[in-house]
Amino acid sequence: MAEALNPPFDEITAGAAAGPASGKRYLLDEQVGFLLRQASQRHTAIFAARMIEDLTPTQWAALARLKERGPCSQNLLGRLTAMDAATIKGVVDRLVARGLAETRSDPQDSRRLTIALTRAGGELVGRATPAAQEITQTTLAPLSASERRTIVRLLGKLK
Amino acid sequence: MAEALNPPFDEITAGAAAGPASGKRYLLDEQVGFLLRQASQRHTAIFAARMIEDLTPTQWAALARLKERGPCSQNLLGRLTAMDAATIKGVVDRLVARGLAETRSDPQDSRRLTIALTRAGGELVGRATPAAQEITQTTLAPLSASERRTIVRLLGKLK
DNA sequence: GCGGATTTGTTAGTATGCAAATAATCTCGC
DNA sequence: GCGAGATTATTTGCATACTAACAAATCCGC
Repeated sequence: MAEALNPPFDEITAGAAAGPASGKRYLLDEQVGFLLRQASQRHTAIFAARMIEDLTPTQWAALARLKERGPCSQNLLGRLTAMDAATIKGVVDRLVARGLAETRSDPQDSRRLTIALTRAGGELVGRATPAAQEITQTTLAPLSASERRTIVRLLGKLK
Repeated sequence: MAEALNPPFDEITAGAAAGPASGKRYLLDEQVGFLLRQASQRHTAIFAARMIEDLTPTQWAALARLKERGPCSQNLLGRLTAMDAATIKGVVDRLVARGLAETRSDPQDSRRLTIALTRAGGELVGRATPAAQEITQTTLAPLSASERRTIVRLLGKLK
């Protein structure tokens, strides 16, 4: 391993920049943002491996929310699934292209596009739910039951 | 709010699909993947608002790691910052274009591209570190000191 | 030293995710 | 009823992230 030849070459510089005198040390591996990105990546990989019909996490979120809540406007669906207007549009377009959702214009407000599950979409939610539960369990597998409850609670505060 | 007119229309269907008889309920808002995505989004927004010089989270991770570890090959830098080969290439390309990093070929292994901070890159790491610390603190602001330690520990197990 | 397996880097394609700009429509104060 | 401001949807551009396929170079068993 040639990389092992490179020592942490500026311990001195780093020490001077973030040593005891200037405040706290900065270690990338302890930063919550870096850890969040890695945990999300691992979840995404588990999701891709186990979800049926090549649904992506955002597509599944939109389908699950539509099943929970019934039809709603495109932008509201975005807010309910933590996607901005540009992102939810792409997700809805792909769901419509696959025949899982359909759009109709709102007679009360012609700016609005109402999104609803099709029959195929509703049935897919039923078939995919066990996979989604398994994905959650696999993602949390490294944690004990009480740690699982704790991280869900703490992530809920961070959202 | 026209959307409020839509009740959770298929409580019965959902109840039949995931009710007490079939196992657990599935509520999107309790799924760790959905919560991770939202926490990451919040962190990304805080990062974009507070980091200097328009550094992105991945660019900062690469710079911070190069400062910690010294020069290394492009693919190894990717592994050390949780990016695959395709992603780290784009990040390194943008750092090189901005004069923050430079590449040279490895005489021992001509496949390898060694990535190193430039002087400007090293100085930028020093200037940006206080912002990075502030970003971490702001992201964790909704949590108590002990909750902060807990979530960092639990996320470390999930990565 | 030869050849298969591995590693390294690149490219192309798909899907998020956000910002900013635009256009159409609606709401509300007056 | 009218006009300012807000909301809804769309489009474009940039930056992540991943997969898959590929070429070049190295390593390692024999």
